[in-house]
Amino acid sequence: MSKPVQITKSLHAWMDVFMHRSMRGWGRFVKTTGLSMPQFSILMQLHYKGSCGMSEISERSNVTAAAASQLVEKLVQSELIERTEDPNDRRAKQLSLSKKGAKLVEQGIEERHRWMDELAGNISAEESGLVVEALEILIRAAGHLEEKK
Amino acid sequence: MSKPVQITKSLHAWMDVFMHRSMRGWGRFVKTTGLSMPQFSILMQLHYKGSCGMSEISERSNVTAAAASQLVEKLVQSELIERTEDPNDRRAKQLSLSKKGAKLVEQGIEERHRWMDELAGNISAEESGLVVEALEILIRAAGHLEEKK
DNA sequence: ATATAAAGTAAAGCCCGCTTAACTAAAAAG
DNA sequence: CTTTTTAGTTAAGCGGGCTTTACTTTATAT
Repeated sequence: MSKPVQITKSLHAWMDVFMHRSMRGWGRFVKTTGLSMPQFSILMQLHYKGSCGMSEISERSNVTAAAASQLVEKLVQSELIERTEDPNDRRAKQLSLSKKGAKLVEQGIEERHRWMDELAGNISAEESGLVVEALEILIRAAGHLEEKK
Repeated sequence: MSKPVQITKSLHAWMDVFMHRSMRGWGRFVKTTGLSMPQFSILMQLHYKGSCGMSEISERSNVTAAAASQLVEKLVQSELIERTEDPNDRRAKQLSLSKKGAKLVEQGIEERHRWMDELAGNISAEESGLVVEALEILIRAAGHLEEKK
């Protein structure tokens, strides 16, 4: 089999295995938090992209400003998000994770990593060097894709 | 850095990149189909696990029989699923993907693979052999995990 | 100074997923 | 043959996400 086909096949196979497993685990975890997916997504957004205003939230979540406002309201009620007035623009709000919110996100990320840890346990010491190298290549390749956009 | 730590870190980093990207793409795709997540999940289930009855659907989806029945009803109305009587047990129904449903699932899988294809384009020929090897190791390791359960 | 635009909120209403409860029909058990 | 269990459906009702419309408040442009 030619190289380009081979790597494509391998990546596809990995994708199938990975998605199947990770999606289910993720959904299960989010359910345990008592939050809905859209709500938890906002927490994740704040974690990865940092504090921001309502407008960014609504854009990134692909919903209207009204919808974002409602979702955020619930998260503020639950004390997972802190909503303060922007001193430079009194119309705007600054949203950020509270300590409680940050903790929950941290738990989510750990949950996502748990399966990877189990996986690592099934990889021999000899293999692991190779896998580490390959993952670094993949991560770098993914980074290049993002840049192009 | 010791090997066990190193591979764990690499797997975590890859997980983060992968999840971020794949989840968003998936949600976006499902939206274009006009179906809800739970509905599309049932189609995926039928694709991966094959034809089955209502009870299996409701168990795997973690919802009551009533909920499963309603979801399936919509998919039957949309002609994505065929629902026939089980000849051996006239209480039971046999659910299977219609041609239309199978096509939609196929599109979904292609969509999931598309990013992998782009990724492959950013990996040099020299690197690709290594990546293929590593992915095979990972897929095998994942398989071993499933067996244990 | 006035008009316009922007950031966010409130309310009404829709659709959807989900549950419980009540029901039908067929199979299995006694 | 009757009783009980199993497979699935139907209907009522709750809660959530989302949209549209209308509104308030603050900033910006003319």
